[in-house]
Amino acid sequence: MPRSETRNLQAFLDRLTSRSVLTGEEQQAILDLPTHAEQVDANSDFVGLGEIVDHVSLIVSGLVGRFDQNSEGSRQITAIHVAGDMTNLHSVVQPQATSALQALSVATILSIPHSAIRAATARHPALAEALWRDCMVDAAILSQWVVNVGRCHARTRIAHLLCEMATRLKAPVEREAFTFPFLVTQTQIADATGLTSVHVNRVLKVLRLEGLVDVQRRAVVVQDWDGLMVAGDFDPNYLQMNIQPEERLRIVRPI
Amino acid sequence: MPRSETRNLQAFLDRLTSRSVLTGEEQQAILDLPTHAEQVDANSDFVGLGEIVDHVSLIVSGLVGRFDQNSEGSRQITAIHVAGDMTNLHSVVQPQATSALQALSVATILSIPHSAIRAATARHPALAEALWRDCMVDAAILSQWVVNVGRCHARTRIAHLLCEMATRLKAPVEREAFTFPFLVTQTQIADATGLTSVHVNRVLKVLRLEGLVDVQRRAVVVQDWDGLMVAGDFDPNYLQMNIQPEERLRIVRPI
DNA sequence: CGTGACGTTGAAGAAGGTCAACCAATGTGG
DNA sequence: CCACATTGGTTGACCTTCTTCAACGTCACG
Repeated sequence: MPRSETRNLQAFLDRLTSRSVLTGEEQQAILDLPTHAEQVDANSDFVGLGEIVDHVSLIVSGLVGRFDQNSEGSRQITAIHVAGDMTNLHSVVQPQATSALQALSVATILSIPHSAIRAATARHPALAEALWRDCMVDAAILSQWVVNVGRCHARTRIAHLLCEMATRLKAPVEREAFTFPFLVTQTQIADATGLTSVHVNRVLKVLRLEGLVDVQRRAVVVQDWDGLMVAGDFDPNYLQMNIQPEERLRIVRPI
Repeated sequence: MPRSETRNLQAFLDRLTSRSVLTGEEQQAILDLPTHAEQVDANSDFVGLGEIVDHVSLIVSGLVGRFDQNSEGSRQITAIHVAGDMTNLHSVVQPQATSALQALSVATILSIPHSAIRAATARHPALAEALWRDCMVDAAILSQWVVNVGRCHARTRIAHLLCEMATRLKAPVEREAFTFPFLVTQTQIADATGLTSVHVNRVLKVLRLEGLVDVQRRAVVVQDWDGLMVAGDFDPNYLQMNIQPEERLRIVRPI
């Protein structure tokens, strides 16, 4: 396997070990997974609604959205995945896709066959546990998304989304000012927040004039992180991203 | 163990086997789980936000809501659980609660220690898989909830919620008219749909005048199921409730 | 240099929220 | 068995937020 792909699996492994305790052997089983790299164009579905898949997709670079829609055709993004995320880990236990997966910008993804994941989890139950746990973090994010869309005004929703993305993309967060790449259109922000692109545009203008954040074509310029967190009513706890080593979990055969 | 509690576990086992293939031995392991029954008053939290739990809660009767809230204190229900549901199965791999659990009406729940679940899954990996799969169905429901709240008008949201509940409560669905018990207040419907109780009241009146459904104190009277499904843009597929035996899954050590 | 995708802005209107009053059902203590 | 309190449902008037529609601007790229 080319070294670059091992590095990509390392990113995923780091994600797992940030929350779960794995032995060296178990970690190696992740790194040994067979992969197949693929380039996906912006706005192109790589998993269609209802499709039965036989592999999971690990994002190496770019952004991927999970799309649902109602019968009138209005689209709603129910999750945004970033590099290091397994976009459809749940497909291991539920191969029929309940949502479409689409690249928001050009993305590189690694396909990993279900069969390889299954073989690894059969040999190492702790891996199944770690994967299950990772799925539950996605569910916690989804739950927060419901609160955001259901109970917040446009300004809060958008600020919250930007805070979440800055955090998950591991932006160099500083209290003063910093920048992070976030290549999405205002229409995509609208689809994620349950708004119209017109209103997103107006709210982004407000956030800019307030001196909080400037969302540009190729990047987001955060001018006042603390202010943005307040505006977005953001508490990063639910992302479970900074778990201390002694708090990481393992319920299967404790070491 | 009293026979009644075995019956309750049977309801949960039926839920699992409706989607996953389990051997007789594995099924018996579920029925053998130790339980402890408990009565919970309406509007009382039995799991608080951030609390670390050491047991899961199986609903025997009543309704339970999963509550989140933003810092302004407005509440959002992110899930409604019915009899036979394990309200916090995810706590097995993630013991710290990211949402509070509250009974919407008087409820009876069975507590099952994590340790017992862990012992069962350690002996029977297929059980871990079945539980994981069950968690993913909850996630699919949550995803649909985002679409509902993010992209639908009040009338559609409420109709959708009523359709979902009728289906999950296994109401005797008929095209003509039928009734099912659904003891929630209009404020609780508002918390679930991201609306205010005043607006819920007005929309329920509209649905009643349209001859679709009459939401009363103790029950919901559906007058036109087909019409209600159209109004709610409801497609029951995502609930994964009628899976044919040959489509049920087992990836661990196929029988 | 034209074309298409995306961003920006204004005007008008609809959906839903807020506030406030009142009603109906249920439960409790005297 | 009644007075009263409490909870939840109902309605109206008014206001805010967001959508809709439509036009125009701007940037990147072949």
